[in-house]
Amino acid sequence: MNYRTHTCGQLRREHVGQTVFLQGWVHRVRDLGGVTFFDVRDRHGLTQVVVRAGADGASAAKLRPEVVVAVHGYVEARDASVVNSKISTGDIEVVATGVEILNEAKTPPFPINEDVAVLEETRLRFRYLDLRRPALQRNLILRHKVAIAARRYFDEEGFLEIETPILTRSTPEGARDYLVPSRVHRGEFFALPQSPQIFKQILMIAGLDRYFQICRCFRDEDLRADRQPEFTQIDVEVSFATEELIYEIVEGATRSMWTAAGFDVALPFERITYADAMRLYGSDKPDLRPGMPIADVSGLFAESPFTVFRDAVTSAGVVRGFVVAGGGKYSRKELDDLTEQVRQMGGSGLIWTRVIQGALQSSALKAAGEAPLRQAFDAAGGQEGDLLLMAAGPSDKMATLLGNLRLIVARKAGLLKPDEFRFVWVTNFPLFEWNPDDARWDSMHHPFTSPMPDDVAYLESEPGRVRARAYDLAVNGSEIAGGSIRIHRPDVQRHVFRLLGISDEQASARFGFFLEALEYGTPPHGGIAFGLDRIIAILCGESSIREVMAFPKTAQAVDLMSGAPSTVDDRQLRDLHIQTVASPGTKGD
RNA sequence: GGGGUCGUAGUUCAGUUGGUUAGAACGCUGGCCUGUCACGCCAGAGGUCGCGAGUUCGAGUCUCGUCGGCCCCGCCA
Repeated sequence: MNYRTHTCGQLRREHVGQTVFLQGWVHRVRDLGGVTFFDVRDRHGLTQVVVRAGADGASAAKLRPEVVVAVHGYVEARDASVVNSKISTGDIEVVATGVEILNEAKTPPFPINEDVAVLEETRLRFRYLDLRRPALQRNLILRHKVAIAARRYFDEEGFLEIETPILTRSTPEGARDYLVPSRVHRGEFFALPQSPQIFKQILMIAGLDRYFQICRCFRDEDLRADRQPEFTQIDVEVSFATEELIYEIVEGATRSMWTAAGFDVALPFERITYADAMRLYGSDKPDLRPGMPIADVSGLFAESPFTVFRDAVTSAGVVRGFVVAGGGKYSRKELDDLTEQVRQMGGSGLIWTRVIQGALQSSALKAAGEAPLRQAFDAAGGQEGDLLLMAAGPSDKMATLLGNLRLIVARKAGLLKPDEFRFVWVTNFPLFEWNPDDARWDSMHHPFTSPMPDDVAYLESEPGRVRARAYDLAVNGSEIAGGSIRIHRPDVQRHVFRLLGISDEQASARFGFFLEALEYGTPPHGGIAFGLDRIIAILCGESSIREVMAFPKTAQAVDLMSGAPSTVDDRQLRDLHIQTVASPGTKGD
């Protein structure tokens, strides 16, 4: 035998009597003197090995955690009194006839053989050891299963997986590009793709019909728990598509991924317009699990003696709030804490109102009077024992503020169950959003998004009124996919470029090849891209995508294991015609 | 770029108003132990309190700066 006969999670009672050869890492050693037990571990599980006096090979003394061993032996049934029901191989043990140390191991900087919390900095520096622990292995295994399920689904639906370039052309819109200097062309640069957007549209022009790709994308922006500089999308594009066709395809793909992770998904998904999502939930990726829609009660306070509310309404702002079921029992301290959080989010304050045994209590009872507060409480759907939380100010600001407060309260109340999935399509996004810094309109999605046919008339007169044929898929407050029906007519595309402040000359310079391609018979098409890292994090119950990536970077975009990024030889810089202006370790300006 | 938070033994943590030689558990090293499975028992080693200034008779503790991890805002078509 020169390779292992079984994995460490494989042996059962039925193997009793067989001669086996296992290899793996020493998990834990129990040296009783005359007999030594140890567990040998690989990613499949643990198997107990018994080393009795007289076994060949390494002495028990050399067995330490994380040493790599090869075990020759035979499978023996465990006596009923010593069965270990905690491990899958607990009915048996392997009696060693020989144990060979294949490789020594230093004492690890943190325990591999128990699930203890370790500083993330240490985990990232020794990522290979962290990855040896079951928690990350579970996540990566699930990631593999979900990715395979997605591939199988798209294959069965007639999609072709086609690779697109990593070395591409920089386009100034959107996120900052990662640049790669060209050695051959002095002073010129490739950009790493923020997404394969233009390439996949060109594949539609080419007649490939249905494309998908599990692809890496790169954006040089600041990091978050759910944002890394390189991340993975499941990129999809469909010719002759309508919104309904995309929804159908995406819902099927989503179900196949959730099923691979062991969850059921009911189809079709709910839908909400962007305007309603912002109004009712204060978010363009609403978490529908807790209910608690936000109500607008501005009309009740237009002439209120309570100046905070009245002033908000008369200056084109709003008074909005939501009901916390059973929140009437919140203590004064809890209410003060919530008010403080509202202030930290930039709100002027928080007004609470509750009804206890029919009596209305409110922090604005004297200032606003009981009648309008009672009307507001009823209008928001409050019942006996409930709590109404209200804030006043500009509409946009109140939407996001109350949206965030709603999630804080919902989390506090335990209403965000991690294994309850509420999918929702967010539709009817605006095509443009006003950019006050540059005093112009920007694409909300991207400049290739088609306007709604009914709104084309407003492209010139009221760009802010034009809705896009764009859609996002959200689940539990996370955006997990986003896409659109694209512009397939070159004249419309040029028109949109012009509205975005991109002249025909600039458009030709940057996107000339694409505009030209559009003129050679472009089918109507549309698509979407899933954020695979976020999906896996949700399915694993992890709050950061770092926990579902093998080698993530820190918030400062550094790989603590490899030390990237790093300085390079002068020779390399010379080849690339690059001169640096800041010395290593100093911050540029 | 801004705000918050954390940094003490290999790991997880404790450390009083600023006061003697900085502790615990686990891990590690040595010894004992023939049915353990978080084995047990005995003994031992292990610290630039992130780093640098400052205040003070005296700093893990207070101040300032700095480095790093994490979270958030900006940013992310």
